[in-house]
Amino acid sequence: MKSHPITIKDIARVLGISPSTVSRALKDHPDISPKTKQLVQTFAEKVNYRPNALALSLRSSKTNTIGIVIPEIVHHFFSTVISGIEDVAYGKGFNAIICQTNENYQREVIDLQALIDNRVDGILVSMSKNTHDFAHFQNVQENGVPMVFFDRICEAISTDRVIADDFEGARIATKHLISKGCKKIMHLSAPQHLLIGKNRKEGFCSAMKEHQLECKEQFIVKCDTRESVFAKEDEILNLAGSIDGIFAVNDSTAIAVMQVLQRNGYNVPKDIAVVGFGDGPIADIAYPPLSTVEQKGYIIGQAAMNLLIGHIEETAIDGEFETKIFTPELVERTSSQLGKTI
Amino acid sequence: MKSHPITIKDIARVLGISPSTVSRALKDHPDISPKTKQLVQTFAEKVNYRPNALALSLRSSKTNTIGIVIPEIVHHFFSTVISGIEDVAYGKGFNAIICQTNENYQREVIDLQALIDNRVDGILVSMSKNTHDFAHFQNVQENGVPMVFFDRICEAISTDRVIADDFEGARIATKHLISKGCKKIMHLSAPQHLLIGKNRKEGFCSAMKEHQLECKEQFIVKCDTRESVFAKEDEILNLAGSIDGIFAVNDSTAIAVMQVLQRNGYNVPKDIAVVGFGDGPIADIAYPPLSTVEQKGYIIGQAAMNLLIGHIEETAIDGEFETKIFTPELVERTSSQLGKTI
DNA sequence: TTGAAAGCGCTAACAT
DNA sequence: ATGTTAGCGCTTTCAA
Repeated sequence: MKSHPITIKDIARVLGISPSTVSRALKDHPDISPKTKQLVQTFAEKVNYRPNALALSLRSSKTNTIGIVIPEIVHHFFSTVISGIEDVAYGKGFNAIICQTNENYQREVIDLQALIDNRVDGILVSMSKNTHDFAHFQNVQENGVPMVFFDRICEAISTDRVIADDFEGARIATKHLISKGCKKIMHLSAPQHLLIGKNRKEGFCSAMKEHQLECKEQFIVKCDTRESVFAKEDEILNLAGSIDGIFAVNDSTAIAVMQVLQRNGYNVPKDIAVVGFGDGPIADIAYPPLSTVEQKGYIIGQAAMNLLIGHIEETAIDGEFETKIFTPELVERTSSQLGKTI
Repeated sequence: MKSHPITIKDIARVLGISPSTVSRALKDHPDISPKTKQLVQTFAEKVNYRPNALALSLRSSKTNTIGIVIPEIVHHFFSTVISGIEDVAYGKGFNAIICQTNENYQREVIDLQALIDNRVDGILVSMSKNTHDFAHFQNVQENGVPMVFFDRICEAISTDRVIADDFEGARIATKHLISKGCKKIMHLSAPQHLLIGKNRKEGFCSAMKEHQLECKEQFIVKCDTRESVFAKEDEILNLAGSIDGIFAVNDSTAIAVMQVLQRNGYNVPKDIAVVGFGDGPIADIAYPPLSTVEQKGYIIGQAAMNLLIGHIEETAIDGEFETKIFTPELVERTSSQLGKTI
């Protein structure tokens, strides 16, 4: 079966005409006589001729392929973004090469170079946590390859960006707790050198202050994973008696803290109301169902791809960059109904 | 910045030597004098020369790219498989083009053709649910492109395959319930025209019969999503009084049925023990934590990619195909501890 | 030790 | 209406 694929030359030889005629006939060029067209097209169909995309790309320096560089694929938010990208890309005839960096800076560098080498038409990037040097991003730009950042953007590089509004999302979550009657709210926070950690904490404080509530450092506990909640169980329980609400930096942390509280005699949401920050389908499954703010991953993916297409097709103005911000949406479930017994 | 990338010709012109010499010097060809090599390599380095992967591919008919065709990216199992594929691929210098079919047969056909057109070195496929015609898979083979199926395999096509052993996984889950003292076990099943539905149900029955327990049709309820559990709530509750265990075809169904039972006064696992079938990180978060059998997505991805590499590099024997089967592993948590109050 | 030429598959300017 | 030629960037045989 390894018989090489049919080429235009093959067709030309068999039909006794020149390759250029075949090429033209195949694309309905007006110069070619209907008879020849018919002949060529029928034959091509019969032998199942398919143009070699590589040859086309080499000639046109257009691959109809874009690259995606992402820290992790196994992550509900990221895979949702990819899905949004894919669907828009598909509609426009683009293929997507996906590179997973595993939060590894070196791999990010290599992946980007590989994409450039493969002459992708554009690149979508969500930066790794461990990236502190940005020369490889500049390199992309110096190679004239359009690039759009999403979610984990790089502030040092001027490009299009698509992000979720973490600050506002945190404000929404916190204000929701306040509206349910919470006055002493604890925040479980992510590291402050990460933008999401910083922005969500600041959003939390902003909402508290807006309602003349205190945003005590003491009530801000650094934990952002299930494991870290269990590790800080004592610290959390020490404070639990003096709070009536918790805003957690993500859903798994929120769910873990509910479990810790429940195990220790607290009732959620009767005694303490809890709100998370959306990173997946787990909120629905939690007990009690978790109120959370949902990040719109699919839409973010679509928006990023659309911005990229703008630059690839040069409908966007070169050198002018846009930042699209999507505000998360409150999904109210049971965990935040302070005072309610379940 | 849109200055075209440096080519070998450019280097040759500047250095006043021929392109072939440059090409050879760059790859340390023994014929070239050390002096010329040094000259060329230093210069290439300086101007940041990068070979055009497209040109290389066209010449060598080797793209170092593989294609992945998958029903859905936003799915813990599939994204885990992709992650396994990616990591092996990366280690061997392959890029991965990912195509999401959204369970759409037409799109599967188009995606496969696009991969062939782009001359990928090999293809990994997990078939869409709606695929009943297999000519497009045959087409891949006729084009001489190595192909490996994973998880959703196509029995009509002879290729390498990598699958999870659903039958055995279901047996393990069921036997676990039996070992906990369950005698009247309900099965929440997926449609029987899907292999996973069929195999898991048969595994269930096999385990029951092995222990001289009845595998009553009446105790087999067709529901395999959260929503379908709620839709069949009445039917399930009608039976709930006469059962002491439930084996659900997947975790989200298992968790939903626990919630339905709990809402209606049943205690899980005291009255009824529940076991799921692993499709994600939700088992840990459920209340009570869900016992389940875990599918080894990452390993399946790695295995599939390794098989594919075998055919790409022709270390595998042409025309001889292998099927790798990975048996899921029981992860015992609280939901299956019949008789235990939580 | 280096260069010239041909070719991977395709297209387009330039003949005819 | 069709053919010839050159070239996209690279490698490799053949010749010098």
